[in-house]
Amino acid sequence: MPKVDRRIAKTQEAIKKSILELMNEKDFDNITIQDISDRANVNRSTVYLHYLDKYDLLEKMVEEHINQLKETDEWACQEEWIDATQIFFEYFEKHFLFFSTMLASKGAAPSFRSKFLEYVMDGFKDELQKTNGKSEGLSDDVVVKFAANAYVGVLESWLKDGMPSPPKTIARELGILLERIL
Amino acid sequence: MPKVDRRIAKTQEAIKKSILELMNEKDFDNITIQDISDRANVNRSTVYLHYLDKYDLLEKMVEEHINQLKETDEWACQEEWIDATQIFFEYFEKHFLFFSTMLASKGAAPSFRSKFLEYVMDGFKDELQKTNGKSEGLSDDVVVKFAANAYVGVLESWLKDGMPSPPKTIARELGILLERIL
DNA sequence: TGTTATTTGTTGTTTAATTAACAAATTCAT
DNA sequence: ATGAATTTGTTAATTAAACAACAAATAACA
Repeated sequence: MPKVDRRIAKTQEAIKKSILELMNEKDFDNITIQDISDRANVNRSTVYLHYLDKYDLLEKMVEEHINQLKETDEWACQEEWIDATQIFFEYFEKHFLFFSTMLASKGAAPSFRSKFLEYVMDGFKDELQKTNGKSEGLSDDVVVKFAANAYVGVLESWLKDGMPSPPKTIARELGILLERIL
Repeated sequence: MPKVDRRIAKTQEAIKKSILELMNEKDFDNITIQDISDRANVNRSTVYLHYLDKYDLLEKMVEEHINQLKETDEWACQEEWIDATQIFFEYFEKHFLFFSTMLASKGAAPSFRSKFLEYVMDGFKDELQKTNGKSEGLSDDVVVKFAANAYVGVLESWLKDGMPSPPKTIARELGILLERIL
């Protein structure tokens, strides 16, 4: 991957941070491109250089994270549940502003929750198929839905509460529980 | 004043913040331009676009603040001592990283302390001349030195202690004392 | 409703930052 | 002290961001 120009990286980071902060302050509908560029400390036209509009911006942010998470799946699935969960919670911690805004704020887009839940379910499903799981006789579908909803729910409260415990701790607890299910 | 290009402002801010942070972490001699540009997240050559070297960078930072303070003198001297002192302490608070690094850290350059003390003395001297002061029969020079050293000393501890009280509070205390002297 | 004001996209030009590359000077370690 | 590695300044070419200006679309509101 040809590494991106530093200016592009900085500009896009500033813009992304900007819209997330604004989403915590006002309704998404009322956020203007001007708001975003002001907060990001870039020219308004610069925003258009990278994104079509605020919806495109948010979409691209979501896609990037989902893709990044899927890539992480590739090697994290080698680990035990506890360790793999820790890897992901460190990712959530690193991108706390994004995940807390998207999953655990008033402006939280329900569409992202669905998409994220879908992603988690896909990951669990693959894992079940590989390892054959602990629950013979139970429908994979139910097991996966059970685990994924639990996972997302725990993540949501962890974010809402401002990450009261470090990723390692919450991941151990969640990992132990997942191990009993999957 | 033709307002500066936003890119220049951002770059210079990042570079200034960078060197101040580094001064709190290592000896000034051991700070490289590479260190500065890395921390500032700009290309190394960009630093040279704005400054000759790290000494020039620091010099310009100092000059800017001294000039800014002198400009503030122009209108702050209209105020009572308490209010004027508050204005300046709000400035110190706003630029805490700079002043705490330069006056109240291990890397604190003694050369800045002298320069700053000089600036404070000049301001007090002017004020004394205008108002004729409260201490007839005493040498202006001694009165000014007395007050300026007290002022700088109080500022230093306020910075060293991480601004334990808000500008308004410390300014009131210091202002009352200055009023008895000047 | 009409009419102001704001926001939106887009454009052309100018300016700054990035990048990679280089020789020269320093610093480091043996 | 010597060779290796780092840091320093500088350069030329390329790319991105800023800026200003614009008409068109929306929103605000009287």
